[in-house]
Amino acid sequence: MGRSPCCDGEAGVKKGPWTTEEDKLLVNYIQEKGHGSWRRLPKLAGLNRCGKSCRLRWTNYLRPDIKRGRFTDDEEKLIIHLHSLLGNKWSSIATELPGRTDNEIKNYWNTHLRKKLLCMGIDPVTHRPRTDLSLLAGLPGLLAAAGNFGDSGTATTAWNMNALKLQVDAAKFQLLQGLVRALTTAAAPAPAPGMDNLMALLALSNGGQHGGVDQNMLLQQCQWNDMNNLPALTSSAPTSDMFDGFSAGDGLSSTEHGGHGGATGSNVTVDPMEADDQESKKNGGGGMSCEQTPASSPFDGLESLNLMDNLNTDGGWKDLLEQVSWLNSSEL
DNA sequence: AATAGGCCCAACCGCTCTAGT
DNA sequence: TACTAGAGCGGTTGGGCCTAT
Repeated sequence: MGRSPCCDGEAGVKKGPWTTEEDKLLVNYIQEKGHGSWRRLPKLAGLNRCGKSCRLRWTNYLRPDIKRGRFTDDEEKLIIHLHSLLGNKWSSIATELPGRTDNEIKNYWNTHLRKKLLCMGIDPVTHRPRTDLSLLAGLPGLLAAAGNFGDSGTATTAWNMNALKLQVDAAKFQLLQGLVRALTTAAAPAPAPGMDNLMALLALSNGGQHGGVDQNMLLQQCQWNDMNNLPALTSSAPTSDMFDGFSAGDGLSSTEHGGHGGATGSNVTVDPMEADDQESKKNGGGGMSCEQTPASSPFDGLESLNLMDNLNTDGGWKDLLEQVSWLNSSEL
């Protein structure tokens, strides 16, 4: 059961932008006597405003400890990280950024950071790589660009590299899903150029020599991940170790997290992808981490799947892209 | 110079939460 | 325990500003 707005029934209460005179009255009163009851404050301070409006004006604009000016890179990263943990809990996020108000952070998120993440291929709600199909089309270029990042002397920022990495991961996820769908409908695909990986997967799916991973297993894994909104793939450094320490869960490298990494000490849910990444690093980093999916995943035990290592190279994924495209175009 | 469209952000609205009775 | 007042939160809006045409 909600409450009626505090200003209801208060005829003649001023709304809209505050004047400097009103600001002075409010600041002088609060500095002298504190705000006490916001509802009674306007009358006591000589303001023709509702208490709620006064509170907002004070907390979002007039408070002396408010920091002005554009957000720094560190603040941006912190907001994104906290948002990945807390969601739209702007007031909670604001407590970690001294001098910034929840309203300011919310506005900045909606006008800047949200778009930035979208452009980077990150879903601003889930903080996971976007999985829309448009990413697929750009995969070869992304992989090529990722390859160029071996030159660490360029002006390319870690931020951009992380963005690229996420896009690559998202595209890989799409590829694997497409491949599994193709596998589950393909009777006997004819040979096509660069079919090594696909044929290996098919061999596996037919009861194969690599440990008996079958089509149903692959399909179950995709369905399981769909249900849990989890990409099947996590970090899988395509070419260079420049991505080491990268956490696909929130778009920031773990080194950039500084003291804010993870959900330590809070009651928020640990991002499973971040957990995956940490586990992956423990194991030497790189490579796909299907084996690190939670215990209920039907994909457990895939660590013996050499194919995954094969895919985890530039050429492997490029080949796979061609194969999936070929399968799709063949309408198998 | 005029204007249309987009962007940004302060402020508002409606709801939930919490403390007091 | 139920109810109410007040505070706080998140979503949305509207108007000023900027830029492109």
